[in-house]
Amino acid sequence: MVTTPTTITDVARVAGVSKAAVSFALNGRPGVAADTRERILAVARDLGWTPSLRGRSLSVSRALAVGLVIARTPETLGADPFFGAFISGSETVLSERGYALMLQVVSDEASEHESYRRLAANGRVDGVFLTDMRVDDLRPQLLADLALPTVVIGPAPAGGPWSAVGIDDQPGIVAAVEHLVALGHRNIAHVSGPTEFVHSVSRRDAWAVAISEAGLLPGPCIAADFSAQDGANATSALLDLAEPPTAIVYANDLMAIAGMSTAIGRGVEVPAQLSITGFDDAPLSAHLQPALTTVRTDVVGWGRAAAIQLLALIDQVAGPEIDLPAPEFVIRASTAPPGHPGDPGDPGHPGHGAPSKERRGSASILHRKKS
Amino acid sequence: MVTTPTTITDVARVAGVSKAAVSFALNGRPGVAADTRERILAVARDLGWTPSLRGRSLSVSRALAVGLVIARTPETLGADPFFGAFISGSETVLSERGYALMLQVVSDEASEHESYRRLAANGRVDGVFLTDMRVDDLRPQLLADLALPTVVIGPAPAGGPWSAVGIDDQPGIVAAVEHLVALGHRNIAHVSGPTEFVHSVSRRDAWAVAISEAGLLPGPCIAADFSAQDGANATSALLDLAEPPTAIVYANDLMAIAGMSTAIGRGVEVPAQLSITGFDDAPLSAHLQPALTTVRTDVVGWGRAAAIQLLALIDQVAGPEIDLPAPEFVIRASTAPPGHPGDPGDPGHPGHGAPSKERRGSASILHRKKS
DNA sequence: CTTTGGACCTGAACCGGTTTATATTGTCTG
DNA sequence: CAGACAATATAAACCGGTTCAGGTCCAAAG
Repeated sequence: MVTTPTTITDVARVAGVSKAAVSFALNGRPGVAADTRERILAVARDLGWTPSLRGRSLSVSRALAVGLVIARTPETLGADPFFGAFISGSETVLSERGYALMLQVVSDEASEHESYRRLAANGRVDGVFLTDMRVDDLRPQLLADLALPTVVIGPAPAGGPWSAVGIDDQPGIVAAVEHLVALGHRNIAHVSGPTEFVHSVSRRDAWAVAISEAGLLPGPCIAADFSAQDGANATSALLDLAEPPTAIVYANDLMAIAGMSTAIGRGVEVPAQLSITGFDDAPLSAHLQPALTTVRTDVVGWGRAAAIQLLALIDQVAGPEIDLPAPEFVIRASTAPPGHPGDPGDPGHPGHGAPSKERRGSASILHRKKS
Repeated sequence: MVTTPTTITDVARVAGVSKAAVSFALNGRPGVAADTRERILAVARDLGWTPSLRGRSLSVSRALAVGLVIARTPETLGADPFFGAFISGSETVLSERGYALMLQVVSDEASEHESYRRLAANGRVDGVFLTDMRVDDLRPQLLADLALPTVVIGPAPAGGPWSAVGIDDQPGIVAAVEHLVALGHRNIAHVSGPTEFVHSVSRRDAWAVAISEAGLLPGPCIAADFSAQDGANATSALLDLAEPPTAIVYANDLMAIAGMSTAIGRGVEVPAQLSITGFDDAPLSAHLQPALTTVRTDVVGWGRAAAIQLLALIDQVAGPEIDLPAPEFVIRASTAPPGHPGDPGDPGHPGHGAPSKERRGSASILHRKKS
């Protein structure tokens, strides 16, 4: 018995009414008596009928789907915990409203634009998310030209009425710097992401400002590409300096972890001789040796908020003001007071890069803005 | 100037032909003279017309999209390099054929089934990928009932004419075990994934068989859940044994890395006292201290192959036989001959968990089946 | 010169819904 | 009791394509 697809006509015939009545009944519109509505819905249920999205989307001129185009290589995509969480979050909202997510992964910027054009021309989506914003990004304008509702994930770009929903990542970086300063560090370096990305610049600026506000001079800053390889390279470069930093603030966890390993590989003890902070709180970060002090953002909630915003934009409704929780700064074991190499300091530490359980146990979590 | 959507009727009017002629011309069907075709296409180009997918998909009863439903928590999703790579690979094939990928992320198995039902009922997709196969998985049957073409990612499940495309992961595990045996290990443990997944079982079996074939007795085996936390726990349990293993084969990199950190945190030197192998070759794995010996599979190519297979299935065409490259076993620095704790062995190693550059430099890569 | 056949093209039906304009009720008012 | 009106239901148009059953026209065959 092959399942013949049931259509609205079948339901109408069985219920003894017109197609229009079925449509009205289903969509809760007036013009159909209560008992008739009941009967129609009962028939629909019996027949297991769900309105075809194809027919529906043609007549309402809606795709009932939104798009997310990611311009990343498979490696950077796989290493970044962001997208999985973001998609999970947005899905909860989208599926509830009958929307679906179209995902496109492209390699370069040109095919990204092409991707958007196609999505728009085909009418495959009613709106899109825009991630990885670059400074002087051309995509908002492109999407405005294509008349495709867009929600920017991150800080709103200047020069336009763009809709954006973002978690301000600066407080997280500021907290990291303040934490390091409080521990006694005076030479705090930064390994940033590519300066073409606004979130790279934002984090770098937060680092610089926080250091200045502490009355210190900014340490060295190296732009990397968020990859493990580049994080390792940047770390080597920093440690090769005449006056190597005693602490490094990384723009993401992946680089921080690679950097930490590089340092350890060079015989630099972490955190005894070098403190390290990351950003993202990757699933692995809590389970490293030493566990990584980092910044955690509620990406799932972020995805949820972005989806709500996008659907509101599509419906031409004023979106609700959504308050996203500020990033949490999570203190673990990769940060400690600076120690001079060969210093007898750091007693109770059984040498040799294997911190005692006491140290690990002492890691605490500081919830910012959460009580 | 708002872009009024151009329709096939506009093109027909301007070109002075019927809608049918435009459709024929566009789809390269016979029944339209060469010069007429040219003229129609020229008009279409001038007007910037792309056929609407909504109209098209309604009339051809095709969604021109395929689905991927992932039942994972945001954390496990973010930590797994698989999906990013798989999606990248499949996208290259799909977009070329005008198909798009609908992604759904759900939390539990029940909503996963619900998800498939909805995709099918709505006619949103023409076929789906099925990942994370479980033993006695109910989904193939469900999808068969829904008449939704399906390609299983991984080994074909028994009891049905299911279409599957998978990379056999056993050779990778076997290579790992053989490598460890060759190094002199006699007590080789395994930390597997949940035994409900076929790939967990497959890797566990490969481990057991390879050990038996080496004439050894299988070491202890602990089932974990692929997460860092569980990897760490399992490792602690193994190291607490009366006769702790000298080597551990992990079912994925995430657990291996967490396990390695746990060992180091307990003062167990890796690889001097404990050898470790992973599976996946996560972007981070090459940049750890020590760098992780692991198994790499061409997931991007896998995604490409799966997409080709699925499109063939949808078109009711015999899919081409696709040969996927066997997994590569990548030897890095986390494996070494077993050393007895307190043994004077392993000279040239400057103690204390900081292997020399020489050791790291000696890591080599073994390409299986690649010359 | 008529018939046949093929190449080219068109009108109309169709996919499965939504929506508008209209018809058919029954009830209430004057 | 006629007329107005609201409530309910329906027929038909429409969204933007594809496709099939003809219809023209012209050249070749009989």
